[in-house]
Amino acid sequence: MAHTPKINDVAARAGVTVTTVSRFLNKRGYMSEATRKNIERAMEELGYVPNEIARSLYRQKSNIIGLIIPTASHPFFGEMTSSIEKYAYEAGYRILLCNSRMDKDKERGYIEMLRRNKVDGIIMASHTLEVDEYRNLGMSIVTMDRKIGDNIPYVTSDNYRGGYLATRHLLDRGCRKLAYFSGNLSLDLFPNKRCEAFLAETKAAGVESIVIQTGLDVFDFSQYKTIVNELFEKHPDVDGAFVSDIEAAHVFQACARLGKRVPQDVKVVGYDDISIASLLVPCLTTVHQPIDEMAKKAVDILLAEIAGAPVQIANVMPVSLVEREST
Amino acid sequence: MAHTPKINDVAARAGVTVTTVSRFLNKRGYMSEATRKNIERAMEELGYVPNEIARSLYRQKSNIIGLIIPTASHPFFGEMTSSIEKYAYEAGYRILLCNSRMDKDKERGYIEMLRRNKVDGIIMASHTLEVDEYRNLGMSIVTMDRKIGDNIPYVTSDNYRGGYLATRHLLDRGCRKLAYFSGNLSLDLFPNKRCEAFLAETKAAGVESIVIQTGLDVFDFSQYKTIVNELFEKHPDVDGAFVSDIEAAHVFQACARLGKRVPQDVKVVGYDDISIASLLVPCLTTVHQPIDEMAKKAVDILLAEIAGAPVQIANVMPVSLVEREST
DNA sequence: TTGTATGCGTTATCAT
DNA sequence: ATGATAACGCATACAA
Repeated sequence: MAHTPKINDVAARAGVTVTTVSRFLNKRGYMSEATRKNIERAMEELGYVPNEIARSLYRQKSNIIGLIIPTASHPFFGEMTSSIEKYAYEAGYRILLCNSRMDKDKERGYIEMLRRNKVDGIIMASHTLEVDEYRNLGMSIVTMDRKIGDNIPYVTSDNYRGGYLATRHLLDRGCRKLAYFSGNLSLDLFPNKRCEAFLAETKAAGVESIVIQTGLDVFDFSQYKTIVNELFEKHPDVDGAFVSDIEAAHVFQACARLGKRVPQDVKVVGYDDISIASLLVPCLTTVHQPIDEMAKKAVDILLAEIAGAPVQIANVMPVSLVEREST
Repeated sequence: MAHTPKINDVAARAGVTVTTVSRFLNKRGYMSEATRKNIERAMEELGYVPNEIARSLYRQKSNIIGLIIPTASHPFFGEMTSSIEKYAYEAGYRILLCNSRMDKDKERGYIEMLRRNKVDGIIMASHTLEVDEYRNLGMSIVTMDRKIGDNIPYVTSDNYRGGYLATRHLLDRGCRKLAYFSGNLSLDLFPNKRCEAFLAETKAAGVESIVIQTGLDVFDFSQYKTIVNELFEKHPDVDGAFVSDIEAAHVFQACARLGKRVPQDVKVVGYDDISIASLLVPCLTTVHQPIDEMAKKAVDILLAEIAGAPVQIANVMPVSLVEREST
């Protein structure tokens, strides 16, 4: 925090008092054209910029939003972060970024830190804590992909529908043995609904299904390799997989190693539709999640909450199946 | 900014004054065990957390670092952001995230915003402005991959060496016509040194070389598609490419469409070694850039600068060639 | 139309 | 060992 001129200096140089300068800054009330010019010139000459910390203290409002994600290194969260930042900035808010790395203590620490820093609200996209730990936070909050309370708004995609579309598609393409990778099923996240749909549809179709629980570490890609290899070792006859986009890349690799062709021998449907989905060879058929719209919705909802306006609690965004080359 | 108890409330409840509570908070001087207990209990009961905004105002120090990147949606910057945040947080600093999206005005706006918010320093990884615009910012700053002044520290990887390793490798593998994708060569970024090495080595080997300038929009992946297609249209006999990891994925796709096999017909070396490099089929041979170490270095340097300690201006991190399946 | 004085929550300097 | 008070930079009642 280098030494910078303050409102007082501007006032002195412009031959007025701080009040007038402040009114100029906040465009309140009227003032003579002459003083306006004077103030503008003084600011220019001094290179004055208002101190937002002082303003925040006075206004009891920081115009900062805390964003808690597992890690920005995961493309899904990277894309989401980028969009959230964009919409927040457009609305005059900045983003304080927190990577929980799926660590309970870190997440707790971040929440406390955000309270100390008086952020106006939190967008929570990392979920390692039990729901009751989020209660009585005394802050505006919106979650992504998880419901943590009846009054806390959440944004998610229509995971059941996505699971349905993906599974049906695989079935329609003639698959007879399907695999699904789930995250932690114990945490009651909305993405688990994909699994429900997967199970329901495979059962209805009388097709064998395999559900594999992956670990929590979304940022540890290396675990996927062993999981995928195990899958094909135990079930060499799997001919279809419904997994996240990143996992799909791993499935592609395993298939390549095992001499299985995609889509001829194994068909793969992803979920997310992050950029790399269309960058793989073959191009990945996947369930498109409207990441940018979800980000916008999360920001809109949070800002409404902050403003004390009523908000919709459930915000389930539509998904669609993007058919490409992997099926 | 919800209503929260302040130091006054704690003091009242503990039967002391704000001074004592403040001393407790900052662990300065001694106090009786009894009052210490009282204060602890009062804080506990009130759920008190100190207001960092007020602290920042008084201390003239925000403990916040501004990070300007093109976009977190690009995996390279996503990974870098994740690491930077990690090291900053460990040192007691938070990250205010700014995605410039390669927009001059946005970048300028962000710099001003960071000044207003009194961040203690800036890590600049987006470069759309001319170097003189960064002068007299009056803030601690460290750049990634670009030198903007003799006294402003920068962190980069050994791009020339990387370019050398990649080109030599391609040559050693027998390639006779090499393509290279460069970013904007006019901006004098360190990554341009890859191009220099590429040109020098191909020339020395008497091998034909093609340099293609891509646009500025690192986040607009779609442009790559047309560029790659054009390349193979004009030069069907290209048998080697040295490009960024993301571009490599596009090259793979083009090859697949054109029936060219990687690595038999076309060999590809990437640069960055982001996660997806090892997720492609075939696995990408690439120049490993130590992203995490670079992030750590950038944070360390910036904090030293903030502390007024002398810092090394040039910080060029070593690279290595990771041979995988694409060559 | 412009100025004076007070408070936002905290810390540090002086007292006691 | 603890208390009173003046900053930190700004914005707003209230005066003038």
